[in-house]
Amino acid sequence: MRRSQEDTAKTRLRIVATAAQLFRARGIEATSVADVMSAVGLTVGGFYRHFESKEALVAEAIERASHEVAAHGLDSYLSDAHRRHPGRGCPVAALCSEVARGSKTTKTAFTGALESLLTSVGAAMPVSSRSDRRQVLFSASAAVGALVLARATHDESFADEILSAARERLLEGSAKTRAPRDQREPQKG
Amino acid sequence: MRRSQEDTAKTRLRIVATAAQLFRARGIEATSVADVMSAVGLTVGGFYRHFESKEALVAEAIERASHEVAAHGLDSYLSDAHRRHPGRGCPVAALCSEVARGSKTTKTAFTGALESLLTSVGAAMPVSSRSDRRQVLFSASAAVGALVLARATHDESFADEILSAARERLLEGSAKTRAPRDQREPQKG
DNA sequence: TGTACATCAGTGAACGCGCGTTCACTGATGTAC
DNA sequence: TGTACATCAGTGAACGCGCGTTCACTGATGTAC
Repeated sequence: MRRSQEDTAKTRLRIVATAAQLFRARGIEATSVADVMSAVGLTVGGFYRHFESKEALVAEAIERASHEVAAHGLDSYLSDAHRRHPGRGCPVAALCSEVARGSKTTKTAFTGALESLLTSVGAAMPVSSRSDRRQVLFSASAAVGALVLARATHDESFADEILSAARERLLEGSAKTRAPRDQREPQKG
Repeated sequence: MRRSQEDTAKTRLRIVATAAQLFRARGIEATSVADVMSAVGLTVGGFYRHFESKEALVAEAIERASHEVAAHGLDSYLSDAHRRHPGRGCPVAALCSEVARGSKTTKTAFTGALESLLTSVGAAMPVSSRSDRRQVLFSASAAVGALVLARATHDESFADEILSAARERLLEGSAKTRAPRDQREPQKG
């Protein structure tokens, strides 16, 4: 039965938010449209009243995930909590190797998320190197690489070692150049 | 019809080698058992004479890929050729975010490939820091991160920028401490 | 403000398709004598 | 060395299943008068 315009808009937002979580937690291919809709509390058929295709949802979900997690520091990025909860974390780290095989639309959305990540990483860096684009690119590569490798191993202490090595190289020394209580809140939901 | 033991062993090797390529090029989930078998020139049914399941093949294919590409330098790792040809390149970079959601068997094989990558990265580093495990872990994270991000963007010049920034930080300076003509051959097949 | 009707969000079943795996079968290989 | 037969690599069709998408239908919402 038909819903009010307000309800319709809310449903659409819930679909995107749910998809943003499930795609990051389980992967895009491994999450079906039916999975998303039943997590929202609806049936599959209704999905196509809101989106043209699964691919269209993927692009929006990546954008949404990117905005959700923007502007956290590298310390929370390289935390154990972030490693354990990809569904609430960085979409770049969660989807990177899967996106490499995705459609152009997906890759474009991913590139937007990557640019947003670069901005966050730049903002978290000491003022002296913040405008050094090559340094920002390198730090982001190292942070994403460390998180992804830590998640892909079954060995917890190995994962710890990887993240801790990245924290050491990317944070130590730079912490002192930041304002005293510039500590960011931990990864949000 | 039955084949000789020699032929049987050869077929098995061809299945693993073909899978190792296809999994890296297209992803594990996106490559079906039928895809692998028809690339080998056989039909699906025969697959189960050689392997218990697709999962068993995944583990062997990751190991095989890892041995194939071992001992290349960071310069070839961060090359444009490596970015363009994941099917012949590092399995760690090709499969990292997909493996994070895989079975324990898959993660164990992946961790083996990661350890092999660490050995290669260590060997390619200046003698002074070769035994610094945290430095090796960090360099490997940065190299994998840079390659994976370069592959996931649709923007060629952005990809170049990412790889070039990583080459600058990981290779420059260290090049002089290596033997003069220590240039490694490019990524092999 | 009240009525008549077109719109469309959501349902639930169906579509064609490809997946991993199984199975009866074929016939060359390898082995027991 | 030669024969009889069990083994098993590979075929090709089938299995149940879940996928993305479509569709006829329902009934509350929104609009035209």
